[in-house]
Amino acid sequence: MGYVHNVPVPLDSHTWSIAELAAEYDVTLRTIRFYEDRGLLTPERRGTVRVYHPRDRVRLGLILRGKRLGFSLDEIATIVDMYDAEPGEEGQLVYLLDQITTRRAELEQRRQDIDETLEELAEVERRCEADLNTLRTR
Amino acid sequence: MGYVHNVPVPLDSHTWSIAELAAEYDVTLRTIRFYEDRGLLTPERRGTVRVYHPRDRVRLGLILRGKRLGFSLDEIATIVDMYDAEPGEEGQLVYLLDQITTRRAELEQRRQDIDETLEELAEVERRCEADLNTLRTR
DNA sequence: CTCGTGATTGACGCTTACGTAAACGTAAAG
DNA sequence: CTTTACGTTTACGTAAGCGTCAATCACGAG
Repeated sequence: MGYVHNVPVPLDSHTWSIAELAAEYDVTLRTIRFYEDRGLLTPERRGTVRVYHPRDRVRLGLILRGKRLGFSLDEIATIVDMYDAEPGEEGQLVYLLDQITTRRAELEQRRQDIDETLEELAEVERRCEADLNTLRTR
Repeated sequence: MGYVHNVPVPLDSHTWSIAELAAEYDVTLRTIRFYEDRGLLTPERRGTVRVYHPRDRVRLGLILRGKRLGFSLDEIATIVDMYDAEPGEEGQLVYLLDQITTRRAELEQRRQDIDETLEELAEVERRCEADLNTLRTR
C-alpha cells in the first residue's frame, strides 16, 4: 500500500468490483447481476469480470431508491434512463417531458399517501399514550 | 326508488357487496377475496355471500394506500391492525408504540426519497426544455 | 320451469424479484 | 502445487400477488 495519499486521480476514474458495490449498498451479487439482466446496469467487462464505473454506481443508487419507493424494475428502468438520455430529436424530448409529468403525478400521490398515513399514525400514537397513562395512574 | 332523500339511516349501517367495493376501488373480486385469505379483510357472511361493512370498506382503502406506498401485504396487515387495536395491556401498547416508530421512520425515508426524485425530475425537465428551445430557435 | 345475474369455492397459471446451489475459471499467496 | 478468494454462467426454486378458468349455487323476472 502507501502512496495513496495525494495522488491526483483523474476525475471519476475510480471503479468498483461487484462485491464492493454489493457491500456498499447492502445487496447481494445476485441482485446486481439480475439488474444487469434486466438492462438496468451495463458494467464494463475486463475479460469476463464486471467492472463498475461511477455511472453504474449512481444508477444502482437510483434503482434502489426507486425500489424503496415501490416502483417495479420496469418503471425504474424508464425513470433512470431519463436521467442520462441524449438530447435527441423533438419527438423524444416531448415524450420525455410527458413521462416526467406522469412520474411526478405518481410521486405526488405517494407523498400525499405518506402524509395521510403519518397523520393517522400520530393519532394512534396519541391514543396509545393516553391508554398507557390511564393504565399507570390507576 | 325514491324516498332515499332525507331518510335518517342509522349511522354506519350501510353495507356493500363485493362487486360494489371492487367497482369503487377499481380492483377485481379476486383481489378482494385474496385480501380476505390473507386475513386483511373479514366481511360478514350472510349464508355464503360476503357482506362488507363500513369498517371493511375503510380497511380496503388503507390496504390499497399501503400498496401504493410499496408495502407488502404482510407489512400492511400490521399497520392496518394497529388502527383498530383494542386498548389491551401495557406490553401490547408498548409494542404498538414501537411499531409506530418503525413505520414512521420508513415513511419519512420514503418521503425524502420522493423529494429527491422530484428534484432530479425537475432538473431533467429543465434540460429537456432547454434542448427543445435550442432545437426550435435554430 | 328457465334464464340471466351475481355470488361462491377450488385450482392451476403467471410474472416479478430475487435465493440458492452447482460447476467452473483465474490469479495471488503460502 | 494446493489453497483461498473472488469471480463467472446456468438453472432450478420460491414467495407474493393476483389472473383466469371451471363448476356450482341462489334468486328474482318472465
